[in-house]
Amino acid sequence: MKPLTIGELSAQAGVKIPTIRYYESIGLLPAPLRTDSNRRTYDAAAVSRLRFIRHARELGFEVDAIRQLLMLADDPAHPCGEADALARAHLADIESKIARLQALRAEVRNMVEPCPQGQVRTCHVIEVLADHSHCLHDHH
Amino acid sequence: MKPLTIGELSAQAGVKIPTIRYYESIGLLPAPLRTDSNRRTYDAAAVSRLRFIRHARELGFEVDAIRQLLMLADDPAHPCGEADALARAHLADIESKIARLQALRAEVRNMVEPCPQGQVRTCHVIEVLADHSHCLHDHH
DNA sequence: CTTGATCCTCCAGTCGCTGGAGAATGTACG
DNA sequence: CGTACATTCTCCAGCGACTGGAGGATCAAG
Ligand SMILES: [Zn+2]
Ligand SMILES: [Zn+2]
Ligand SMILES: [Zn+2]
Ligand SMILES: [Zn+2]
Repeated sequence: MKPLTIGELSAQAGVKIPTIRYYESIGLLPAPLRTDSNRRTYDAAAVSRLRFIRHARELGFEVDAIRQLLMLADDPAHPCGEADALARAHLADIESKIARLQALRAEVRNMVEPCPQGQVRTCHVIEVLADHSHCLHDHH
Repeated sequence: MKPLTIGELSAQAGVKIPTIRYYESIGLLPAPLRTDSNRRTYDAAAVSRLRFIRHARELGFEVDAIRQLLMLADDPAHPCGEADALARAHLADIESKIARLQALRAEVRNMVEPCPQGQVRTCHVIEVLADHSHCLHDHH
């Protein structure tokens, strides 16, 4: 019932005030009504929407994907294939990032573990960085 | 012997020309000598240095860490504990990123797999995004 | 009425590049 | 020697997703 200030919205959704204004500026949150003194006023729907955005961000969705997901969420009769496709694309993205990081982990372990811990002259970390042929795989 | 142009350095190190200039501007590459007509000229040491930087970037090191690694590499008599510590810190960073991504992967799989594939009204993807209590874990 | 909290707009910075504009110079060919 | 094209120069703006500060207006409590 009672409209919320941006500070209350921020507290209820767990999103910082500048971030809320940023979301508005990029069209992720609709521009809310203002008081006579130009302050933003929000309702309960804004809280849900902002929580949705925050949750999707926490789960790693990009803002463009969230924009699409919000449009879909606003249209309950729409077939859900598009939402699922967005989620699956995100899943694939996560998986490729994991694969890349696992490869990096192997390379960095291979740099640091065999180091004889003497001078830089014989440091395996420096040696590997200076010459890719010491690497396990091609990570170009 | 013969000095290289920035284009030749770019080709030999596999780093784009604007990136080379950017590295110079942030002090990662020293400012090279110039010709009478103000063009940069490089020597073989610049190729090694730039390859080192490129390799470290490919392995995910941040520019600040690379700056430290380059200073260490320039000082062969220095004990190598600092270089190893930088690499180990990077390894820890990679591992925490992997852990976070694995958690995200589990959550996103849990969003997309049980979806009955009907309308948005009953889409599990949208449902989970709207309500964190459907999630497997706390990923806040 | 005063104090302090909250809000407003605008702008700059983060990181690691990337690319464009517009001008100057280098190189190759006829 | 002239002309065309490639390369380089500097400067500046943009990416994504915020974050924070300056400087000013307004609100709520005592
Ligand atoms: Zn070492
Ligand atoms: Zn390598
Ligand atoms: Zn669905
Ligand atoms: Zn969740």
